[in-house]
Amino acid sequence: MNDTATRGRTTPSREAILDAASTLMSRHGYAATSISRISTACGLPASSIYWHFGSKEGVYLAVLQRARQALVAGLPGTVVPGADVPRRLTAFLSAVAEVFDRHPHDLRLLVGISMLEETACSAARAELADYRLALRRWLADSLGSVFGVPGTAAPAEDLAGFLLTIAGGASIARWFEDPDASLPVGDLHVALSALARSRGVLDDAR
Amino acid sequence: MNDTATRGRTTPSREAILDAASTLMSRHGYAATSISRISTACGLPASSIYWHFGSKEGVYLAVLQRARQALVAGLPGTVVPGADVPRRLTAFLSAVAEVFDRHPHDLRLLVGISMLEETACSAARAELADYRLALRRWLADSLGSVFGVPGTAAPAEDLAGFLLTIAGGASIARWFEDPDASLPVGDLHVALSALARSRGVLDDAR
DNA sequence: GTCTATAAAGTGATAGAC
DNA sequence: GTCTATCACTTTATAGAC
Repeated sequence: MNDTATRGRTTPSREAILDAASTLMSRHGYAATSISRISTACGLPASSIYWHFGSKEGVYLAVLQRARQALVAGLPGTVVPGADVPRRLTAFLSAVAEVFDRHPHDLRLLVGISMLEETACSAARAELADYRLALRRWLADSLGSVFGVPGTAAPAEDLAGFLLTIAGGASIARWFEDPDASLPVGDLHVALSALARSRGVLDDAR
Repeated sequence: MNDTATRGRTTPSREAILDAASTLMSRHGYAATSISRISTACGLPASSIYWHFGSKEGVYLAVLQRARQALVAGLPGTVVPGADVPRRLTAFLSAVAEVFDRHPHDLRLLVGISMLEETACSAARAELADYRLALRRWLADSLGSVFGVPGTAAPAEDLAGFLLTIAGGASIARWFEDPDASLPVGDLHVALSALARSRGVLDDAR
């Protein structure tokens, strides 16, 4: 992968290649997605793909970057509206569920990274770390707003970690058994309230 | 994949091939694990692998079957010991965490299946369904024992689904950021108690 | 059951005309 | 920027001696 990755940011052909690669890689994984299959899927010859991205890893990196940018751009603000904690929690969880539903294949894309050789593709690994961190920060800040504590406070960070775990698990469940499954927002409301109470950031009153 | 998969059930060479394939496939995925790499890893020629398993898919299927059998054989009974619900829940969750820690790479193996072509490898897909179902049944029956309801009751099934989601998510978190992470048993105790209460199978008393 | 040798196809990547 | 043509290599899988 060379610096050709920085050429021609948003040309139509570049986007067409990324669309095809994105679909194939999220469906079959990185290793099983060959350049020739991307080529036939988008109708452009292999050499065009190499001209745009320099290597197969370059294609992958660009796919990941585009996915992260789309996710981050679609995140609502971290100031959650609502009169009291239960209402704010409900509003927040429905926002999370919406983001979750809007990015159905992202985890499959990310999983591909961790299957790569340890030695290779450190740029893709950095991209993965950025992706996960951006989500975690948004969750923690929003949860802080819900419970009226700083987003950097331990309870907010803890609950964000718990919620991120659930989101990952729900993503797994979605692609293993039910493609249309969303987040269990009702149960999450109950569980997060209880966890907040156990950490002293929510009164015992319902 | 032909019927050679049924030959010589537990010969040493067969096990050596499965050991190597299991390691490589859980680390790099199905597509990135070639027969030649398995061959060099276990010291046997490619033709021996084909003699034992008939095809690459045959190797994969055998790896999955062995993993499921090992998991199922290691599950404790579904009658959970303990004087009251909180104690039984604690005992159950530590049993779950132990199983979780003992099978660190199973999810990575299973993820490989869902990356295969839709048309191919229906046997592996059936194996995946069996694997997940066995876990879910054990969880539901054990949770029924914890809360004193039948394992087929809706609350037990619901909580089992929730717990399976968390286990999947924790598995993701483990391989994405912290290889040594286990299940958050403390938080799970709080969360599952609250969910049980919301379903009326646990008194409001702590 | 294991070995060597090899066939047939697919892979990542590049050269050079246009 | 896209095209055709191609190289060097790896892939799955098989044939046949031992």
